[in-house]
Amino acid sequence: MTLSATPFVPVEVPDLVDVIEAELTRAIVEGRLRPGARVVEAETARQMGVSRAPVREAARRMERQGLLVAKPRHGFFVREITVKEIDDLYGVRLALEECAVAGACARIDAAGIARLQAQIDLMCAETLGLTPPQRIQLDLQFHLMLCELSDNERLLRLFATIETEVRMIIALLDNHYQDPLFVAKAHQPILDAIIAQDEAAARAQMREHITSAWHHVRDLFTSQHPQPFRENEPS
Amino acid sequence: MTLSATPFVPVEVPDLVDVIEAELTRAIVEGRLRPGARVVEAETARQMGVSRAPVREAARRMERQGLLVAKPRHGFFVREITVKEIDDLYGVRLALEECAVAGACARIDAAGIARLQAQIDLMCAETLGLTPPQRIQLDLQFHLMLCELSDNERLLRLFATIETEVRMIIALLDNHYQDPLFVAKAHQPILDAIIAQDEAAARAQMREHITSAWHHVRDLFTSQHPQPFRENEPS
DNA sequence: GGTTCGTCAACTGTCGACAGTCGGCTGTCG
DNA sequence: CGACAGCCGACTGTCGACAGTTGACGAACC
Repeated sequence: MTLSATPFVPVEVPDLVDVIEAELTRAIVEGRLRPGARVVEAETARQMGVSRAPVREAARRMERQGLLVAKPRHGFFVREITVKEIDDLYGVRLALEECAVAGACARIDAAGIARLQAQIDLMCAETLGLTPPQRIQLDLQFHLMLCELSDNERLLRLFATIETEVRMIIALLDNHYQDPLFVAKAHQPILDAIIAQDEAAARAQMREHITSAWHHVRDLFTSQHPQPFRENEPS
Repeated sequence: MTLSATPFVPVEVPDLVDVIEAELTRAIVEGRLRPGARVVEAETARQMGVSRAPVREAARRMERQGLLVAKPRHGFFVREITVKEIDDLYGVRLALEECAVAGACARIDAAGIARLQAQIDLMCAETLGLTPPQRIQLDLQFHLMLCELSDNERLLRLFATIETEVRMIIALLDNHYQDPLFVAKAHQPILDAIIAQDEAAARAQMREHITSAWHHVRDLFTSQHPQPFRENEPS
């Protein structure tokens, strides 16, 4: 046996691109950069004290992720959110989460059950003292756990991008109107179905859970973001 | 009414980043760049007659897409394919394609049916004279059509990335052993279920179709790419 | 007054340069 | 002969610079 580990942690050189991307993403999901906002490379670089190159690289990644859109020769813009975007997003989210819960169902063990239950308990206990974004965070962590437990790297990656977008959308909503404790408790039936290893029930519970969130977000969004009047374009 | 269109097409300035990404992607799905291969920025830039900046930006996008992985201070590498990667990929593909076929089922019209049927007919008619990659291309086009018909932009985007990876994997397989005509005809039951607007049946057909491809690819891959011997790491 | 043209500032697309780092090679020493 | 330190080439990370384009503003002209 060798020593359990080397005494030193490898020196980690933070990659500027990663830092910039994280910062830009944070600005978006915290609502400081609203959809449609232009991201001026030079200005962003100046504010962060770096040159434009890493900013552009970070923006390129976020472009592929869908957080930014590039208009050639006009720069990057924060992706605009429409009702259809929300519908598309939640449609995909539903498919992926059903996949995740089914996978988790097949692979669940005692440790996994404990983690999930702890998360639900945490949500129930803490939820009343938290801000809505913090609650959303805990909520999404539960779903992220399911992806982890399903042991599918790609699913996890995809869900991580969806999670970011969900948080971005939430940041656009002024209030949330839902009973936080009710929302927290709503996860229990999903876990119960997983414990019972009843894949069909787990899928059904998840479907209902996501669909409910979908409708809720959709309603809030449509009421708070009336669609801009779209005049008939001359034929 | 104005004239049907302006007489001039807007001058299009091809973005170097797009060109480079397309070229790199082509190199990968055509098997010229094998998984694990290092992509040296300066060399790539030189070969394409450009500077490193746009190469890096293209690579950043492909990194987020999953085609390349970045090892900090060591450059970009073509993503390695393992059996688990294939399983993860097809697991997600299954979820997304079920979603797509369900959506298509709900929104199908005569024109859509015609397009799908034409594609199947094309596959049946042409398949014998084509190379395997060309067959795969036609096949994937059918699935891409379903995503389009489901009218979900995000689903379409996700499937496009999956399609690329499927083609990349196919490029790694020496032979394919399947009766092309049989594969082509296998799409008909899916379309029939869509025409009948029977969502459950459509999902079931799709599930069977994808699962079959999954197993086929998996078997070929495991037989042609034996896992490198992984020695027990000392505890 | 409304339209058209020219000017201009701002910003993107692209490039070459430079410093820092990593891994391999070599030569030396035990 | 093997281990180890030091050197060196290759390549990445980052930067500043320059050219080209775009949209806006304002002047000239019908």
